[in-house]
Amino acid sequence: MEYTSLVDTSLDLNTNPTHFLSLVPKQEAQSNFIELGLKMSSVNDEAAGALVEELNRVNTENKKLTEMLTVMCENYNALHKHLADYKSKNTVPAPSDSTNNSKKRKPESPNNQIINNERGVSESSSSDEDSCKKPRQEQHIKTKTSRVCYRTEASDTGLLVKDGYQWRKYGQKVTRDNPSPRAYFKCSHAPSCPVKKKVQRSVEDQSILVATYEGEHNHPNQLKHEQASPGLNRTVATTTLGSVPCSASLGSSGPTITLDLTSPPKPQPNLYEEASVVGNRKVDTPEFQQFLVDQMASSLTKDPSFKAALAAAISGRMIQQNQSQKW
DNA sequence: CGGTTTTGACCCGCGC
DNA sequence: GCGCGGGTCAAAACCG
Repeated sequence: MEYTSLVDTSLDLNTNPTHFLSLVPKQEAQSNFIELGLKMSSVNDEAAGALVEELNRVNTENKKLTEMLTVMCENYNALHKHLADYKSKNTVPAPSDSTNNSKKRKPESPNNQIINNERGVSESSSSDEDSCKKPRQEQHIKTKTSRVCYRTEASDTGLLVKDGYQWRKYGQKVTRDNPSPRAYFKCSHAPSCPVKKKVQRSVEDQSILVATYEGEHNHPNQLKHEQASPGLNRTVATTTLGSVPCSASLGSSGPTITLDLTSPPKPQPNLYEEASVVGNRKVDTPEFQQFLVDQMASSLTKDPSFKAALAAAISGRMIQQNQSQKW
């Protein structure tokens, strides 16, 4: 899917509600302006010269805006290609995933059996008897895992990640490959909800929290339901593509999403959940598409140069229309 | 008082 | 078989 096939990159800067100019082909409209300018030149050469100059300026700005949109669309297509790669990679099981191959405790304990029986559909494809007999690794291959990276203040030493769900910490370990401790969380709805997550600071960047989610929640996100829709808009508005407070990257061990928790205002759970959805490979949902569109719109409206160019273009058109109405 | 966090002990798979 | 290391348990402490 090409972004340019969905969005018309030509700018309709007509501010006249009657759409007078939009009914006229662009070339014709431009020639009309020139003709008008020539006619006016016999009356007032000075005013006509200014108008032609203004017209040229507007045309130049329009070209600039078109170029900006073209570049943005190219960036979007690249990003979308990136997402397509995610999805294509995620359609096949990932036995190489370190989290899936990680050593697990023996599942024969009563608690684990209960958890396995109560897990979601994605994990219950095999019978209970099989789940008891099959090797542990095979069972965990079926467990959906995702990695989400959260950028935090460097001074923040905590391992708490506000992703919209409520978690209960049940352990903490210092692993060999990372001096930062790894925290183990279970969903507070456990054992009815089997989701677990591990949170550990990145080795490369201590300001990045890497959260590994295992399983899928079988209950709604609490904070999501508590928040009204304006909350999402406000959240999206704080996110920009250009300054990359929220960036997607393809790591060696799977898809990751990086969120900048340092950007004011305070992080909004909805944004995290969007990222979590990406991690859970639901990137082709209309909600995520809307999320991308909102982000692009946000980045555009936050770009001062874009604003200035847009304002100049609109004001230029308004000047043209005022002039044409006078004629 | 109930839920959560902390933390040392324990379990268990894997490599040697 | 043994040690290592990741993951989990569970009692105590903590907190609202």
